Amino acid sequence: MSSVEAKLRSDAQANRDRLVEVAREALAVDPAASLNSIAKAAGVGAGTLYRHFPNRDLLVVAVYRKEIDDLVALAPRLLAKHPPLQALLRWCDRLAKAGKTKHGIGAALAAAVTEEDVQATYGPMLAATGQLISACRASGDIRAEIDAQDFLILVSFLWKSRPDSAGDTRGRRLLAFVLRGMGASDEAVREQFP
Amino acid sequence: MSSVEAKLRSDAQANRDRLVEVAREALAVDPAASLNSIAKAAGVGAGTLYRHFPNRDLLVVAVYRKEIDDLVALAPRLLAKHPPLQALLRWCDRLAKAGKTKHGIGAALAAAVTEEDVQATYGPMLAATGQLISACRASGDIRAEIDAQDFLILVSFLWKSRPDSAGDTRGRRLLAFVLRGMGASDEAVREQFP
DNA sequence: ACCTGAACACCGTTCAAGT
DNA sequence: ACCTGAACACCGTTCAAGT
Repeated sequence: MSSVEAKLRSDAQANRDRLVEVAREALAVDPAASLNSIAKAAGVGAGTLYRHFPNRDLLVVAVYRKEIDDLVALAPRLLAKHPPLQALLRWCDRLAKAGKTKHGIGAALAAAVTEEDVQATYGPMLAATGQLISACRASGDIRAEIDAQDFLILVSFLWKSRPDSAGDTRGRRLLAFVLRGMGASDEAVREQFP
Repeated sequence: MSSVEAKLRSDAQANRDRLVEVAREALAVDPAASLNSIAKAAGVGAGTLYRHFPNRDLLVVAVYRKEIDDLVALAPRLLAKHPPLQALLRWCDRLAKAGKTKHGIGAALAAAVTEEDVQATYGPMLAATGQLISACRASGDIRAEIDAQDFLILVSFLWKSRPDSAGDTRGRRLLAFVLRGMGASDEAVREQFP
C-alpha cells in the first residue's frame, strides 16, 4: 500500500529505485552479493547506498517489499472473488511461490518477525493474513483460537523453505494439516487442492 | 551418540576442544564474533581453526553439538520414565529451552535442515524425534500421518524463536495446537502442561 | 602431521570534498 | 541536499615456512 515514502529529490529517488532494481537482480544470482558491488553495478557511490539503506536487511526488505505489497494487495482481491477458505488457500499458494522463487523473502520476513525496525513490512502482512483468517472464521470454515500471527508462524515453512528436495508435497501436506487443525473439514481442504 | 570422531593427534585434539570451548563463550557474547578473533582467543593460528572447521556453520554446529547430543540422548531416557505423550512434551520443553538460552542452536539447526553437510547433526535429531513420535503412535496418543521431519518443521518455532516478546505462551499454545492436530485429546494435552 | 601467522582480496562503513 | 569515492578497520581464507 501507500508506503509513506517521504518525497525525495528526484535524483535521490532515481538512485533509490535503481539500487533496489539492481539489488533484486544481484541478490537473485547471489544472495550474499556485497553491498559495494551492488552500489557499483548501480553506478552509485557506496555512501549513497548506505544513505538509503543503513544496513543490509533494509535493502533486502526493500527489494522484496514490492512482492510483499503484491501479496498484501492480493488478499482482499481473492476474498472478493472466492469463498474465504479457497481465498486463503490461493493466498498460501502465492506465498509459497514467492518464498520459493526468490528465497530471500524468507530471510527478510524471518528477520521481520523478530526485528523491530522492519515491522513496517511485517505489519501489512499480518493485516492481510488477518483479513483472510477473519473471513474464514465468519464463514465458519475455521474455528477461532488461532490468530493471524499464529498462522504466519505455523506456515512459516511455506515461505522459508528452499526449492531443495521435493518439499513441495510436504508443504502441501503440512498446510492441509494446519488447516484441518483450525477446523477446516477434510473434504473442504482436499477439494481445494488442485 | 558416538560421533565417529576420527582419532586426532593429541595436540590437534586439544586445539579442537579449546576452539569449540572458546567459540562457545565468544558466540554467546556476540553471535557474529569473527573466526579470526576466536582463533586468537584460543591461542591458535587462523589456519588451524580453518583446518578443523572449514566454514562458520560447522564451527557453530560443533559448539551446539553437545547440546544436541544431550537432546538426542534425552529422548529414550524420557520414554523409559514417562508415558509417550508426556515424554514428547517434556522433550519439546527442553528443545524450546535450548533454542531460547543459546539461540545459536536455531540458526545451526535451521541450516542443518537445508544444508547437506550438516546432516550429521540433523540425522540424530530426526532419529530422536522419530522415537518419540513412534511411541506416541504405538500408544494411540497420536495418529500416523505426520512423520518426524514434519513434526520438527511444524514445531520449528520452538527452537528458532528468540527470547524476545512474551512468545512463551504463544509457543505453548502453538505446540498444543499441533499436538491436537496430531490426534492428541484436548484433555491429554492440557493436563500435561504445568 | 599439524601448526603458525603474515599476506591477500574483499567486506561494510565513514566522511571530506565536490555539485 | 545529495552524491562520490578514497580510505579505514576488519573480515574470511590461503599457504609457505616452521616443528
